[in-house]
Amino acid sequence: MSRTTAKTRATRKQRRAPAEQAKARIADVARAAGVSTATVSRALTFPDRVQDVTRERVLAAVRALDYTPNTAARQLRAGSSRTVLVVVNKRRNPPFFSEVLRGIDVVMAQAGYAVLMGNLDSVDGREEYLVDLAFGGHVDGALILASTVPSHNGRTIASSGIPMVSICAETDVPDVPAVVIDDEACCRAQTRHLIGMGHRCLAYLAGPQGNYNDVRRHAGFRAEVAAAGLAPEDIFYFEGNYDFTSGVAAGEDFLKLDRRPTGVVATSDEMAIAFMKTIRRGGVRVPEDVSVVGFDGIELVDFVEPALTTIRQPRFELGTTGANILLGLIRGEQAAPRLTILKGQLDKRDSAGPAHSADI
Amino acid sequence: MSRTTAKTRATRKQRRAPAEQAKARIADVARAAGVSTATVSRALTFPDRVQDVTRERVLAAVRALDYTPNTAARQLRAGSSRTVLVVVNKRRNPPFFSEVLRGIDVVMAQAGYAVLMGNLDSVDGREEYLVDLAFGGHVDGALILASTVPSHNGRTIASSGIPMVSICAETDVPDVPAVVIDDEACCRAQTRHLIGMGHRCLAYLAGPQGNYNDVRRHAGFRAEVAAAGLAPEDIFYFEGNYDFTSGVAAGEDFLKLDRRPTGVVATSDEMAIAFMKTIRRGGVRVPEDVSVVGFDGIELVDFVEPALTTIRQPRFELGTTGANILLGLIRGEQAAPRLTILKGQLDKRDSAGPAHSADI
DNA sequence: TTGTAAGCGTTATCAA
DNA sequence: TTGATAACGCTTACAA
Repeated sequence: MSRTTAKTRATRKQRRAPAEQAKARIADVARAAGVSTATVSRALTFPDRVQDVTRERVLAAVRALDYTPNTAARQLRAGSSRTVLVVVNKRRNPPFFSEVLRGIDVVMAQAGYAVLMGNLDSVDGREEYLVDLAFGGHVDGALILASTVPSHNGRTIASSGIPMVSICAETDVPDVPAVVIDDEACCRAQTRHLIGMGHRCLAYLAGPQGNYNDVRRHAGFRAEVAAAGLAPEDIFYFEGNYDFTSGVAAGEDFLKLDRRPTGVVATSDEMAIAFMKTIRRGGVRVPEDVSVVGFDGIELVDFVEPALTTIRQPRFELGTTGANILLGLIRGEQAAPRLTILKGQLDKRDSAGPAHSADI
Repeated sequence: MSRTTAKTRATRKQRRAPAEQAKARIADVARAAGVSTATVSRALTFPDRVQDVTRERVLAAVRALDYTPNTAARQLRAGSSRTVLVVVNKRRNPPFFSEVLRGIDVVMAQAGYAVLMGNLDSVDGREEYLVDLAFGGHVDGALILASTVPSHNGRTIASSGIPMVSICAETDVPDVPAVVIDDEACCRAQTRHLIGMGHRCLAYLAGPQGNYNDVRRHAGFRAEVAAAGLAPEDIFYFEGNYDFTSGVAAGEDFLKLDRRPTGVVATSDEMAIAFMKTIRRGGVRVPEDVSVVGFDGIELVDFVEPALTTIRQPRFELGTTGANILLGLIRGEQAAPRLTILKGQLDKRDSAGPAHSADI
């Protein structure tokens, strides 16, 4: 063994610049502490499975040699990477997702896990790469902040066998535990808020076609509209995709209408904000002429004009909850609930007010 | 060798659920293709160092067995993780940093690198963890989006020897290549814009005390003020830290003033937006009574009231530039420039207008 | 409680 | 061009 080590050292010295000193390995620490490598390993991983004196000696040697265990070797041997992958669908809505990510990060940091960012749409072939990470054992689990699980040639992150949890949406793969909010109820609350203030002619500002959240929110909108007995010809629908530009487009369409709705249910704050800005520029007053309700509860809603009435999502908790469920699955502790539903809340500000009969 | 393999298989079967099939290893592929493991490895890593027929056979076996190389083993042997660490100081200003991160992600994805997120302030002990990642060989390089390099007990990411590049600021560690914008010139442009429109009484809405960018911006502000010969008693200073709440606080302080500046130079868009909202609520008109210029150029500036005149930072390019420099360092291709300076640009909107002599 | 030694799954060296 | 084999640095049975 000592022969092997000597050889290794020699090899290294050839490769490195002379001034640079080789990184300490576990064998160096063992030698310095006068114990075996097994004991060093134990002293670091299970401090109480080793005698106090021994542990002290080992730790002293670790400090003296500035030793840090090699992650790759540890992973290879232990079969776990202590890393999770976070898959994000689009870099849209950063103000919304950043807070979900922070929740994930806090929980994972506390558990000693690293967080790998996986953007689905950054570059061609990235999806295959993400799948390979899962199959290559590079990550112990994945959090999906999207409704599609990365896949390539029939292989998906799911089929690699690592645990997964989706956040904010259910995925296209069955049996993946999901943490979501009560989209339908939230959208009903938005709609009811407007109807309750006398609005009888409403518009729905939609998310992307077929999007998980949009489907549910739209259902909530229609249910509430039906419950209030509003006339179908008094209901408008604007396409959108949650971002600013689609809010502008919807606003421009709105301005072209002969008969305009007096209440608008938007499915994101960004769209609501851009919509308001656009119609106000067109001479429409908010909320006097038109009331607008947003969705998400990003920080910004307080600072636009007028401050936006919106649905506040528990963004941080979405992240922490999903992360904790994933950790449970990784540790094999528990069967995760297939669906965890957190509650959003209507936050009343200044963008929605009573309907005036003269408005239409 | 075949004996070893058989043994391994047996061990595995004991650990796994019966239905689950063991993951294919390189030896399985080699056997299936009738070649050695070395050839499989070569066929995958250096396709042209292997005969066409052989390669085809290997790739067929890879597909048939659904083989993905184990990352940890590869890293351990090859001594490289193809992973970089991105260190973020605070989860503040997500609208700004998200676009920088996207730039990083695109470049790293293209180069086949994974991106590990390292939040400095998520949890106690996270800094030590990040340092260990560097020392443990878990990352091949680091991008620092902060002005402090993570350190613990005198060890820093820098002292681990991995290449580093900082973005948006220079770090406290010397000789780390930095990609920044011309903060001083940008702030001079903000200030000049106001002075050019007749404003003689100005306020500076600051970033955190001692912050790299704030120091430079403040220098730019003072230089321009001095060049215009403005009276010191006509210059105001509001503390801030780039986020919404400090903009609100500054706005409240502003409203208490007997004599008010007519032009405000803000060092972030968030502060500018919150400041505007606050003083408008206090009856001040923007830009008629007070002109405000922001800094960053986040998407939002178009949708607040009034649309914010601001400095547009090349956020995406900050990310891509830094990432490319880091890749160069990792590959040992080039000596990186110590400082790469990108240019910000004044974007005129509606929040800054001519001074009216009656205003003061 | 501690030590011995066998892998973990690759890649790289060297020889054929 | 290909194959045999020795590392890479660590953890963990198993033995002492």
